[in-house]
Amino acid sequence: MFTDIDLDSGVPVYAQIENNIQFAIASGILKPGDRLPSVRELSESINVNPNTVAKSYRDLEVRGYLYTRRGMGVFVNKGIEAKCREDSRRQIIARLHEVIGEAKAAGLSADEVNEIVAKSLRVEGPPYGPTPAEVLQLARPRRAAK
Amino acid sequence: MFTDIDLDSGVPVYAQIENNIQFAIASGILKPGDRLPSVRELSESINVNPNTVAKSYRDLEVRGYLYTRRGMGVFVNKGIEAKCREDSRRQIIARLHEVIGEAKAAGLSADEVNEIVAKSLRVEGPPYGPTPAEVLQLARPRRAAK
Amino acid sequence: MFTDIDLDSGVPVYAQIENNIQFAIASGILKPGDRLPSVRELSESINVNPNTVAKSYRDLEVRGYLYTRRGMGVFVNKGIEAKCREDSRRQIIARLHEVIGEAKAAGLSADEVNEIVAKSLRVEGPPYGPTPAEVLQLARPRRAAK
Amino acid sequence: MFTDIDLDSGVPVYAQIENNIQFAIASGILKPGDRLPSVRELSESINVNPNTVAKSYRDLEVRGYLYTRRGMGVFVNKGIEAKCREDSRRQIIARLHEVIGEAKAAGLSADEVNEIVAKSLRVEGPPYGPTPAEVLQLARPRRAAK
DNA sequence: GTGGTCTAGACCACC
DNA sequence: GTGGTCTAGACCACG
Repeated sequence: MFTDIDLDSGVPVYAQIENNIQFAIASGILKPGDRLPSVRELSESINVNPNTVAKSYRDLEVRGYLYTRRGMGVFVNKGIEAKCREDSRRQIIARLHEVIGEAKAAGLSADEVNEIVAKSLRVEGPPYGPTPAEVLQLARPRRAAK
Repeated sequence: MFTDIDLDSGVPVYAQIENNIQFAIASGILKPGDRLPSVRELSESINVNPNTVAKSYRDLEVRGYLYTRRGMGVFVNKGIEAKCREDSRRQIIARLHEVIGEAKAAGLSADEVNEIVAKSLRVEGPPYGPTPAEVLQLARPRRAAK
Repeated sequence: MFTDIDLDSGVPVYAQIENNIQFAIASGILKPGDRLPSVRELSESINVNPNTVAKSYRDLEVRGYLYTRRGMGVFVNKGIEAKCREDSRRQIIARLHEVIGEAKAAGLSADEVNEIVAKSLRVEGPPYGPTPAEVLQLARPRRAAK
Repeated sequence: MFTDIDLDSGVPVYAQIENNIQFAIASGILKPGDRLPSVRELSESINVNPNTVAKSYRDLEVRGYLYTRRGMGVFVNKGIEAKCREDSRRQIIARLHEVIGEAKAAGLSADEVNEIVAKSLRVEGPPYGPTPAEVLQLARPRRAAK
């Protein structure tokens, strides 16, 4: 995972990391009890400051996905898989409703919206974005220009 | 007037103002050549910092919707109506594609997506706030003295 | 407030700041809607790094006490006073139970505990710790040796 | 044996171990001259990092409870029983005063405090975990072969 | 080795 | 001016 951190995407890096982890849990790549890469480890492998990674871990701990054992590392919480999937779903459904609301406000007809949606659903093959395989290979270090 | 500026929505205030104006142009409430309310006027009427309104006007000028005549005010550009509608459409379509991409990535099936979309289309009125008509009252050009 | 930040107390500085604010809200010194001192302002007045203050503010936002308006500042949430008092109470009651549990485990008798408690309740005058007046004078700047 | 080490309690593991031993000495389960389990033995039996156990022993040695004989092991100091009980008492009394001070600062009345204390004293057994007897099984000195 | 706290200072978006 | 993000690097507690 974490092969797709984009420093220039506008999305905060810590949020991208959180999304990656959330996705990994939701799809079973990270299982309850699994230990996450250490802050330093991950920060080096994705070329990001340790504080940034730590912030992601802390956020996810607050949100109930992870827990920390001082001196031992950060772990995936038990019984969180379903909640995690639910959260993803809810977030996306909310955004969908929002965008469609805007579409209507902008004067697009239901037919137009349906057509766009249908087209969007047809495009792109893999049902899950990056394949689990890709996701799994832990952070090929990429040492961009310093 | 501009009753739908929400300071706590997370959406930047200047962007909300821009959207209102863009929509007003697209739907003919603001016509080419119309003068917009002055920065001070608008900022007072919607209780927003003048700098914020000024930024919105500047942005829209850069994007080709408005032009400024020093000492006279800010006006709606000619021949911009169609472009304006097009821009709205394109933006929204892009966002739709994006969200649906994410939905697929999160594991939602095409059927689920279609169902959500259908439900959202069925709902009456915009999901967050006043009707477009209300929204645009403010945008009505005013040739008030000064 | 914030006259009593102790850098060497072992209690994290950000937690001390949070406690101060929580106390100020609970006791009505900070009222719903009030704006807090800006991060930079407060960080200078108590000689602490802005990041530390920012962390306190963010924590309290997550906990529901504060909300942020970008570019405007950080404010006390509405309808939080009671919750705030409740939280304080609950925390302290929990700690009391804990300590008394330990006292019993260490072999202190109920009588002994009661005596200690009675003594502790008798000591010290002001019912509220620092007087509201003290608390209010916003952070006399103290520039300790650098 | 040492069934009450809770890795997730927030209380440092080394402190939990120290408390267990201190309590064992105070209550006569460990007598002056008794040999403690070796670091490795204890660390295995309670599933804790040997460094952590070693730190506990070191701390208790500094505090005068234990002494080390190179090659022989770690032993309970003579004439330490009373001191040990005293220390426990003093620590707990200090904490009680502290918490009650906070309770007053938070606005709890003396009556409320007394009520909470009474309730807490009424409860059977320690509030968090096994009975003292259980706790100390492990602490039973073992003269196992080296 | 692990994470947690704090500092210093840069850059950005927003108002 | 406001807060938010990120970096760099120090020091500490814990295992």
